[in-house]
Amino acid sequence: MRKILAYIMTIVTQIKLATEEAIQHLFPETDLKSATITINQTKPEFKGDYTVVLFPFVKLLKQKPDAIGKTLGDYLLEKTNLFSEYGIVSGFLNLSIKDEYWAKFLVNHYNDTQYGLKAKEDVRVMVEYSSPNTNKPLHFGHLRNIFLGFAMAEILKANGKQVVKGNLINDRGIHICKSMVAWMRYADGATPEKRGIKGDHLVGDYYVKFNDVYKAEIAELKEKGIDEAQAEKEAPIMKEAQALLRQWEAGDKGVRDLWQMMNSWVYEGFDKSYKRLGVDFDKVYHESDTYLLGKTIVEEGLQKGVLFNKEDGSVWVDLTADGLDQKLLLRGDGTSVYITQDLGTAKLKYEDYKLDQSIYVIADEQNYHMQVLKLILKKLGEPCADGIYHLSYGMVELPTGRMKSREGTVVDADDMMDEMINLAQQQTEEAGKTEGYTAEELKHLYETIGMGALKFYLLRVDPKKKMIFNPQESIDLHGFTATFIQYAHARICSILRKENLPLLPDNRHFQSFRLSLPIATAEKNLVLALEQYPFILEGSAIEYNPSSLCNYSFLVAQLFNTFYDEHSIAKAENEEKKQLRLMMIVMTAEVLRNAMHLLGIRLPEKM
RNA sequence: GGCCCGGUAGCUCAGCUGGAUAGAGCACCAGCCUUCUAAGCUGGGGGUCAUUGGUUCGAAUCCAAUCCGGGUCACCA
Repeated sequence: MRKILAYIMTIVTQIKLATEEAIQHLFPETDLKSATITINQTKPEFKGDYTVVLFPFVKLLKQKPDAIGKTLGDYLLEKTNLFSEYGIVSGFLNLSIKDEYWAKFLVNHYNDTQYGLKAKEDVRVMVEYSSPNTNKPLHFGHLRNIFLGFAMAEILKANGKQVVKGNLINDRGIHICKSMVAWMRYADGATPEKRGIKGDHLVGDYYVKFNDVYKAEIAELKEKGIDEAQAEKEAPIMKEAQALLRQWEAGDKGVRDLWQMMNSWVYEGFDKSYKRLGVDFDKVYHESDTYLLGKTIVEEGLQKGVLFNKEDGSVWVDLTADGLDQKLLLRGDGTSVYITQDLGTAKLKYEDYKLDQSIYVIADEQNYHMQVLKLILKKLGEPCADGIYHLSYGMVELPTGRMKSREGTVVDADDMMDEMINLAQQQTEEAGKTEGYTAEELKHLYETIGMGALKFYLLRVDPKKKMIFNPQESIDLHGFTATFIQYAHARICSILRKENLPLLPDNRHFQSFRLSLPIATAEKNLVLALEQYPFILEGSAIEYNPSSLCNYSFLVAQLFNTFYDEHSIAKAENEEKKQLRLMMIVMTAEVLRNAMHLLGIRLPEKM
């Protein structure tokens, strides 16, 4: 309990409260809102750790900023035990935190595996991510989705939420029928085993084949003088696919069997990819099970008068009052459209798990769709509506534009993983760092480095921004990368090994520690950053933004590297400094492991 | 055209609930390995924060307009 309280009281919060209290005490007649108090980290060119901005008080207190600063600084120094000194530079009160505070902070938290984590609360959240179609293998764009979803789920867990990782597989529809047609026409009974490739790739190959043939057939029809739109409708292979879809909907045994077989190939392939990606799901929904849902909701909506019929019997909702359009919910023949099943699935999820929140990780091309979905559910009075949150992310594009699986201009996810792992191997060998490992350990190391780099690359950018990936330029392993963070971690582990200490040494090792010497700048910068971790972790959950953990972890690794370069740990000036620094690096490694773990990135002990 | 999102160094991006001289990485230049892992560290050059106006003691950050780029507005999913 004590520890949890300590987390909440970050140093910034303490300064804020102390300042508020001080102002109220010094100027009892003023009406101060705590929101006007701004605490920043002091700029490196000035002395101090944290800074109170004085300008907001000027009008309120009718005094010059520097005068307020002096009164405030004197008071804070005298009445609290936090500060060693203060300085005032043109409207900014720069406070120096006592070294004892940082020492105590380290002693309390250096080996705390729960540092930054929040107590469990009864808030249930589903994060739906990945949600692939079963007609083609995963590509680079899916990877952004998958990493984001996984990371977001883990971050929410760390913030105390009960999280269900969900996957809604789009296993039915015209797209899979296209692969099926092409397979029937051209595969000659090919299976993943016979062809020696992953099932998702096999099925994807026939999807591409379909489109090649389709194009050729359209060209042929056009030569016969049929116009393009007509040719697109009449191409035999397309008609076959549509016929197949009708047979599927009618429950035709043969079609269903083929469908089942090809989907099972895809699932085997996906499972291999997911496993390699290190992601998992607690609940998998299939659209073949859920696509008929939602009709009852629509019926109820009609009865309530929220929805209306058109002459042909189709059902619509009018969203023009909300600045949107009219939207079709059921076709004239009574069949559902995309959004109908989403209405049903939203309700299903809600009822399955009593969700407080339902997060959809979906690309930003569906912003409108998700807005409409939430609005309709709200109009229908469905309780699941309020919890819906669209975690929208920008699409991954190539320098030549969007990836198109129909045209085969996609960067395949499995290939990308192979390439990254190869790159890790190549660079490790070039650096001559392969000594002292078994072949098995090396393989594992290359995977840790390669997959780490890939994940970090896709997670380090603000989700809502689109990204352009140039396949010609391989993903870097220097600078702002997972490798950089992994390297800092490996260095720390190396030091601990040489000191015969475990990764998380217990308090016995530091019992004699007493602070008597001042904490150096490079030391303090690192400790200051470590103290901010709970705040960063909380922020990444509130903002639904894993990239803040990337930025933060990189900063910590950078501060560690500077510190490491400047101060020896093994050969510290004396035992006190050695113990202080050991606690610092133990905590640094633990915070980095914790943060990276939430992103699905492993940190090796040696590299 | 309506609605939504983006525009910060040559490139990729932080910073955006307003605070000090706008920061990283890559690339480029110059240094640093008899000392805990040089996948590292230190320093340097490089900016009209798209433009214009407004609010404010103070604007990359908030507001408005404009320009550029993207998305979307299907009885597709």
